[in-house]
Amino acid sequence: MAEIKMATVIPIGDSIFKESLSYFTMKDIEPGSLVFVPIRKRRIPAILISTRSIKDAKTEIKRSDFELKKIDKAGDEKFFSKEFMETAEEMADYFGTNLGQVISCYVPNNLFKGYEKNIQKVKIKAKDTAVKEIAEEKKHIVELVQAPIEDRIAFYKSLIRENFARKSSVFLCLPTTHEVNVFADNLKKGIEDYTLLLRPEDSPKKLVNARQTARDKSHPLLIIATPIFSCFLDDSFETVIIEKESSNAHKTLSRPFIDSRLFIEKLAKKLSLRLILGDTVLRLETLHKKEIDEYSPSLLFKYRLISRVIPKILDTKKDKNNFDTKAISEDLLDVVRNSIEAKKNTLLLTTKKGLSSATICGDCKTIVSCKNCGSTTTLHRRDSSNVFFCHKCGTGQNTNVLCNKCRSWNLRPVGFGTERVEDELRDNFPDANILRMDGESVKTHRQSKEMMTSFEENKGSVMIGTEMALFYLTKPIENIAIVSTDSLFFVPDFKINERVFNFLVSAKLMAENNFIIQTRCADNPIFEKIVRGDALQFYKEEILLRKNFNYPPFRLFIKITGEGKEEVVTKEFDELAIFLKKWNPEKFRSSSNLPGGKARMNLLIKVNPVNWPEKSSGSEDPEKMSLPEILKILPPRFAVKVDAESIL
DNA sequence: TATTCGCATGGT
DNA sequence: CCATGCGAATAT
Repeated sequence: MAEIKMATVIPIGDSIFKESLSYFTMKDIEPGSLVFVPIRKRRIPAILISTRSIKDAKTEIKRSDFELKKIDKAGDEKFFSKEFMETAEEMADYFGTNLGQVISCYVPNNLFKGYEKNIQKVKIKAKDTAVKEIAEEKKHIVELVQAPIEDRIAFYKSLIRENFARKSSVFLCLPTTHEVNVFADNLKKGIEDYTLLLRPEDSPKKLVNARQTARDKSHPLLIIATPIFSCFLDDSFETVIIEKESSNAHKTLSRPFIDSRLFIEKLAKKLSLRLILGDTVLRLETLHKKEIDEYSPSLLFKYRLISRVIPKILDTKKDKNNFDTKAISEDLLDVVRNSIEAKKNTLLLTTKKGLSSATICGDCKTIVSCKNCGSTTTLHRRDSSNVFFCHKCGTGQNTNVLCNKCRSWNLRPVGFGTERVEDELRDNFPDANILRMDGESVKTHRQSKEMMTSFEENKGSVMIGTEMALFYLTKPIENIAIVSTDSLFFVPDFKINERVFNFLVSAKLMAENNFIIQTRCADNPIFEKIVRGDALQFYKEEILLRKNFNYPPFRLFIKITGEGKEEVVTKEFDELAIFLKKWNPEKFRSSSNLPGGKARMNLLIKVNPVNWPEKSSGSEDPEKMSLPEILKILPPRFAVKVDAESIL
């Protein structure tokens, strides 16, 4: 007769705030198995860590004030590799969160759902010996690819071919589903049968099958996926590519705040895989690691990003049109008119959807922010009236608001959104073929693709779009114009120069005949660097600034934020600051006000990234605990961001 | 986070 | 007496 055993499991989910829980079971379950356990009303996937006889745990059970629940379902498969679990543990330390939350970011929910349905049926095969042989000669190395998108795609094509010839698989990781689709369209030709396209929204059945295929490996595979599929990585791969390396989407925007680039790099190292980081312009941190010889350049690494055209900077301060009321200057209108007549295409880019990208108080220069979450709101057309709409949390706000800070009525738009530019274009060119591509006008990959094809095929068209339109551009366009980037310069973020540089250089490289930047800040030195496309010069100057100001990558920023009633959070953060005094936290209140008289408080800690994460003390005594240990046990009302981008 | 607990309020 | 609502506590 089977004996009753007590099991310790790690529950997996982003709303799990406990490192491990105990359950009982009658079955013999191997450590590492995937199980499903009841938590309150829900059933949650979990990894079984250990079991012990109920006799050994008897006194402990008696003493505890809760009743053990039973494990619902269990598989007998070792679900995650040793390397995956170790990486997740290191990440949890690094970002000050718990293991279950980290794991949930690198396994799609639908894969768990698929296993839950038929957990007993699914078995893994023993690993092929042929694969083992290759494993011997594999070596971990980080190589950088920095070049225009067409060149990168060509490079990856031959890289995939070489890997396939050596019977090894390639994992291509892209930050968003959009980009997965676009890269797949360009890479899978001829190898459709050996390409796996994976997206988080794919069905449970498809994902279970995909995992089986990936583990069988009767033929080398190309997997194109978002970071959540990192659990598919194992040692039968030879190469991992992280593409769009500089994209912010590699960071999660909700809890747990972690970074997939770091996870994949750590995992690739443990699995001895070749890691390639690719983008038009890589992140400053990444280039810095190249300069200190931690990363090496690949055969496709360019510091001079030379375009087909010489960019023109249009100073809209000098334009005949009033720059406060018109998005498109007279000069740019001329370019569009000529290009329509000459049957050439034009792409106009702005940084935000909606009517204007931000609204600023004319008196005190404060930006109108969302009542709910405090981020910048944009003006949108809603039927006949307009609303301030927050793209982050989706809250709408009436337009007859006063400035948050000085109560002034003098609110003025900064920058121009896609809808606004579209309106102006239609007024000026009523007969032209005008398309708008942003997150609102196109919802699916098919729609986006169709719109881009229709644009490319109908010569003399004008497209107005956000950064999203750039994702879908893999072939050059005759004319590209940046309607406005100026609102970006109001973003108080130390990475803003880098973001502007990356965006503008990427756009510039896609232009065939004309590349035009409209700006009111034409004297900003960044434009000169964009004109020259000299990423090395940009890097050198920017890294010097970062060094002088003690910014990343020279320091790692750890930010703890909390919201609540002014007096309550203030008191809470006073106490927290004293508790963390060893790490010299800077305490400050966010300037924007939240609804209901609530406020946001922050603590900023700067640490040396070389010694991060600090070694665990293993102590229960709060006086002796390391910072990661403290961050992990902080109650969930404190949001912890390690490697914070914004310090406001 | 999502759920439950516990206490205050208010109606019958 | 129970139903409701809200803030605080906590998941086995």
